[in-house]
Amino acid sequence: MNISDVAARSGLPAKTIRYYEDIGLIKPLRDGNGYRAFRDSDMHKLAFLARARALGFTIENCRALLALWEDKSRASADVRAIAKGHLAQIEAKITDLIAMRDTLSNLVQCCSGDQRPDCPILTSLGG
Amino acid sequence: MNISDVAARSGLPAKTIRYYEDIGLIKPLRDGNGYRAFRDSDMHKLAFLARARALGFTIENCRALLALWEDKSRASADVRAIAKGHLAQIEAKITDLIAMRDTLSNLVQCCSGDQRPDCPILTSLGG
DNA sequence: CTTGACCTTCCAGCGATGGGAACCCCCATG
DNA sequence: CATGGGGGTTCCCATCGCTGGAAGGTCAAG
Repeated sequence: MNISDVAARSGLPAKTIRYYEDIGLIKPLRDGNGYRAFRDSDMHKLAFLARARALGFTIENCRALLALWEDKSRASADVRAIAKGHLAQIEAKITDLIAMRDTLSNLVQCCSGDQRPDCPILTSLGG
Repeated sequence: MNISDVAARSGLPAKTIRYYEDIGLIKPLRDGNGYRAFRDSDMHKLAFLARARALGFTIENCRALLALWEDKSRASADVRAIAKGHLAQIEAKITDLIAMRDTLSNLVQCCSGDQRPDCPILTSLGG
């Protein structure tokens, strides 16, 4: 399999796949012409990575999860710890964003949004 | 006022304030010794920027908002349009994060988190 | 033989800072 | 007057996870 094949199958851009090799997440073989030759196992790792990234795991978390995935004698507690940590970060971010959204939607509602200069949004930002 | 004064008053790190000058958001004067000399108007702009950034506005949005803030003949519609656009982005991000959180918290709940290797989190990521 | 679609490497940039080096300036103390 | 410490300055590099583009090698079809 060439890179465009795994790109199409994994949904990851070729650039991203090369980057993942750069940082050591995958180690595809090489053909005589220098082209990357992806095995099924590489493809599966990429699919794994795509799903983990879609859940917002950082690359370093993905690296750890991938290692645990490969390790048949892992403890599920280790996986769960990573996921719980990430979940906590997501929840913190949601909390922040909701606070922003509430403030902002209030301001947007208060603003008449016409040709006049009076604007509660600017007033609020101005202090 | 020196930079550490405005940093303390605005809550922004000195580094950030220098950066804001670099990108043209503020234009403090200079003392004879090369030190930045912040006027009250600079301080007010920085406070404005700190609040806008805290609401998640991008720097470019901040630049636009600041210009509108300074323009006494602005139309509040312009301000509102920026805020509404940003609000939409925040809401989109919240939606994404909530989807992640739901999936992830499900997985975390399903995982026993003990010394055994069986792990629904990895199973799910593996496809 | 040429064309065009692949593939390769390498370098640069995004956004919004943060860290740190190397250096200058000012004030207080011994 | 020297010295020390706590300001300030510029400059460059690193972050995170890619993404774009240039310059060039390879391959299959017409």
